[in-house]
Amino acid sequence: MKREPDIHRNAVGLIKDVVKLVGTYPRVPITVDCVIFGFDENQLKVLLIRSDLAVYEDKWSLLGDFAEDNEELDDAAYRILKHRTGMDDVYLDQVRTFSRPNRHPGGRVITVAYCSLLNIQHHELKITENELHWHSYQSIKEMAFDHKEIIDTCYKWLQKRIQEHPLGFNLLPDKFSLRELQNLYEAILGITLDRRNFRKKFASMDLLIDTGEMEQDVPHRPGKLYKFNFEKYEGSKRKWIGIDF
Amino acid sequence: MKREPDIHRNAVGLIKDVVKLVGTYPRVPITVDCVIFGFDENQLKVLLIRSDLAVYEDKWSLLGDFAEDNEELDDAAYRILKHRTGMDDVYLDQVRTFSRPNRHPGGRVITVAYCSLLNIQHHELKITENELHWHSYQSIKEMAFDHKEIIDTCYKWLQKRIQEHPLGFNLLPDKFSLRELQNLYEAILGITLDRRNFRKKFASMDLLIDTGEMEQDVPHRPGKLYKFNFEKYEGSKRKWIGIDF
DNA sequence: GCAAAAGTGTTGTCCTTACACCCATGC
DNA sequence: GCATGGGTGTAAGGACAACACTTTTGC
Repeated sequence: MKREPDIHRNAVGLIKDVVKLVGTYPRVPITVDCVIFGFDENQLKVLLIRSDLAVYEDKWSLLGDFAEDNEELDDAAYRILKHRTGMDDVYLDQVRTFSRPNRHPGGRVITVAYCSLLNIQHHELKITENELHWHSYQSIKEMAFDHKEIIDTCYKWLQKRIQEHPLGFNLLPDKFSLRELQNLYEAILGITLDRRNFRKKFASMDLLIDTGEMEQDVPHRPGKLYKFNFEKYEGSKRKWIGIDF
Repeated sequence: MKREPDIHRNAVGLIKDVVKLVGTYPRVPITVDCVIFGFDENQLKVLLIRSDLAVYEDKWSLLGDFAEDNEELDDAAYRILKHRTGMDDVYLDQVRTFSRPNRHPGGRVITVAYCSLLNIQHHELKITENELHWHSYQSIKEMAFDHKEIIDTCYKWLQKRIQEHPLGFNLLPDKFSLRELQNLYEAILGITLDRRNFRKKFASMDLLIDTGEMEQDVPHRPGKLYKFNFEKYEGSKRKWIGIDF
């Protein structure tokens, strides 16, 4: 840290009044933006609202808010989720901080992006404010602020993360068929997968519980419904070692 | 965003004065902390200084500084590196933002952690200020602020990252032996690797250039010296697909 | 009975692992 | 000549990729 002339130091040159020290730092407004992914109609969806800024009229925006005084940013992200979706048991992870000086038209604002995954069926949107809506990720073009860049960063993060961690189940109902699971992976990774190899892969992991139930009301042979065995997974997290780039 | 009563809105309810809007946000001091890793004596090292706060007398601290007005945080991190090490061509990546309300004794300060890798031989430390020193990562215990947590987060990030990206070369001299490279991986991953398999792995990648030079002044058969082929790697970045958790 | 998706096994290839001996240099 | 680490090959096992047919249901 630079020496500030008005900061008192003790005999060995150490700063005693840390509150005063911090008072000399520039202060910046901090916001949290949540990229909330859902999965429906075999498409990856993102929850967006209309921007309420005139400069971004008709543009879509992430769900965000400023961080309150003394609020941890994780808590702010949960608060935003709770406020917008009514849910508080949602998967959430910090992804990255965006700080380009002119990213906000109202002056310098730093934002911390969080990625959240939620099951669209599990909650009813209260579409009372700002046209809260699910958008297909693929269809999202221009957005307010640098939110397109933020969404793209979170999407790449999700693509990588879903291959190494069992996140995807947060986007599906509690009970799901292998076909739904495969559709999810195919939609997020943007590839097609061999059905037999996909099923073998999950069978060999032995982390799916056969519920004994079957799909209902499908116009073809119904598939089995599974649950993800979170307990077993927690006990057996794999330590992956393998140089590969 | 919440409606602030003193923010002017236009006929359709959109906010016109965004500068005024941003003025209503709480403001927080932001710092950048750099976890600077080096590799020497077959150990992973971290560059630390003595804290200059009296409350942390005799504790070690990361290299950090507050972000200037309108300074992008990446730039702040490069500025800190340049100021402390004199180098400006250093590998640097944002890792995570830390925002626990009481993480700084002087009041609320949010910090963004950056991880940096540099070749210890390539620069001379100007140990004029605050006892700037390299510390073995393994020996680091208690630190000022939440800096131990930050270092541990960056270390885990590095362990993962080094397996998927050719970062490690930033910690080595331009020309290095396969033994040095293997020592680096073993030190960072905390495991031992089979020498033949390690060499075969890198041979099959075909990303090392044989310089034709050999080690000098070693008390055993000298090894070949290699350079990493950054050009070739840039053109062939692997797209990894494989569900595995 | 037909459309549509569920469910299932085998084979070849590639990657990873385990493992032992000779070679070049400094002292 | 001896100590130290450099340099190399092979065989077995495991994971992944490619591929086709039968089964069950709704209509």
